[in-house]
Amino acid sequence: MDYSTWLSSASLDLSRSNDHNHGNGNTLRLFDDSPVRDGLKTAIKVETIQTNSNEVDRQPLIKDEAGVLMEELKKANEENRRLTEMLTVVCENYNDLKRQLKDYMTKAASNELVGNVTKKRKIENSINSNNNNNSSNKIMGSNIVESSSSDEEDSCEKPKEEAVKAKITRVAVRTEASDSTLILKDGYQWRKYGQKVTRDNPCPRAYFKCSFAPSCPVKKKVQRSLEDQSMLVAIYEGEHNHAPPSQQEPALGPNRSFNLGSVACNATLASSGPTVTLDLTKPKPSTTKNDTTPKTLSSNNVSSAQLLKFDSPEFQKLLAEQMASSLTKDPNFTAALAAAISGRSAQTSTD
DNA sequence: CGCTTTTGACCTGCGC
DNA sequence: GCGCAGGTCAAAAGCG
Repeated sequence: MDYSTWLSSASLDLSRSNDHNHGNGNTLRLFDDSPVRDGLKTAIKVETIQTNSNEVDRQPLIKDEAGVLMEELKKANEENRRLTEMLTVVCENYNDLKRQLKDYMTKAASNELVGNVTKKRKIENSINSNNNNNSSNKIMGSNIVESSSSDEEDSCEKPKEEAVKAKITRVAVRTEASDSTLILKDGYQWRKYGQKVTRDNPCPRAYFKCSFAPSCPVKKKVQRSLEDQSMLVAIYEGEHNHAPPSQQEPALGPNRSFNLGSVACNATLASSGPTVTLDLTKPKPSTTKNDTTPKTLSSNNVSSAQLLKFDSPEFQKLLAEQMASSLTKDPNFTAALAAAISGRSAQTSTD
């Protein structure tokens, strides 16, 4: 799948940042209604410059002003070009990783046909090594995690029931680093039945079973990320055979929709969805006081055992928000924006 | 008292 | 066959 489809929704509207300029009629507005895939063709619209026809002697001043605006237009275009290049690099990295994933899956499938070597530990090792590779390709912030499903491997030779049983989903949740508990509230009821320190991670791994329905086969493993101790990584195995205990609570498990702040996200993570990273440490400013739901959701590519799909509208919307968020967090971008605004403000204040 | 959590022991599968 | 590591069991402890 080409990234252009989900990029198309990532338009930016920066016009509100300049609202304070509207009073005097000299408004510099940054907007972008065109699809981002065309190169973030941010346009500078110079609105009507009100002139007093009686003040003919001010015309040289207006010419100067037009020159300044043209200069700003050039700067904005330059900034736009840089952003476009950044975006291109990001997308190229994404496609590159996706290509690597496909190669890996092709190899894994062929290995399975030859030697039937789909052993659990091997798969996990592959996933881990893949994760390590991907960790060096971090883009758009630190929210990169993988999700995986072994459906693809299982589909060849294993019995159907086993394939269902092996349905695996990974969800990473960012929590406070000081929070040492391995409790991940996802709307379901879990009973902890074990804890183990694994070899590759000094942080203990907790084992949970779904206790809401006695017959529910779903298990989950929760462990802190080796690279980022503030990240809780939950691995869900199987599918719930019952409805979520409460519709009010967010459910992060397989095939469940959940809320991210004010944004609802329907993530079919188990079989085809991308990995989701949730940031619980930074509540949205506009959310209610009781709202402790995650703020950010980022997607990425890093699945070692599945193809990714970004075609859900909700996910595209979230991606757009994430991209906008990343842009606004970029010091270069904000500096350029501030310069443009302050330059405009300074200009109008001299009038 | 009943449910949940903790934790050491045990089981199972893989690599050598 | 043996050792290792991950996963599970189950008794004990904790808690409301």
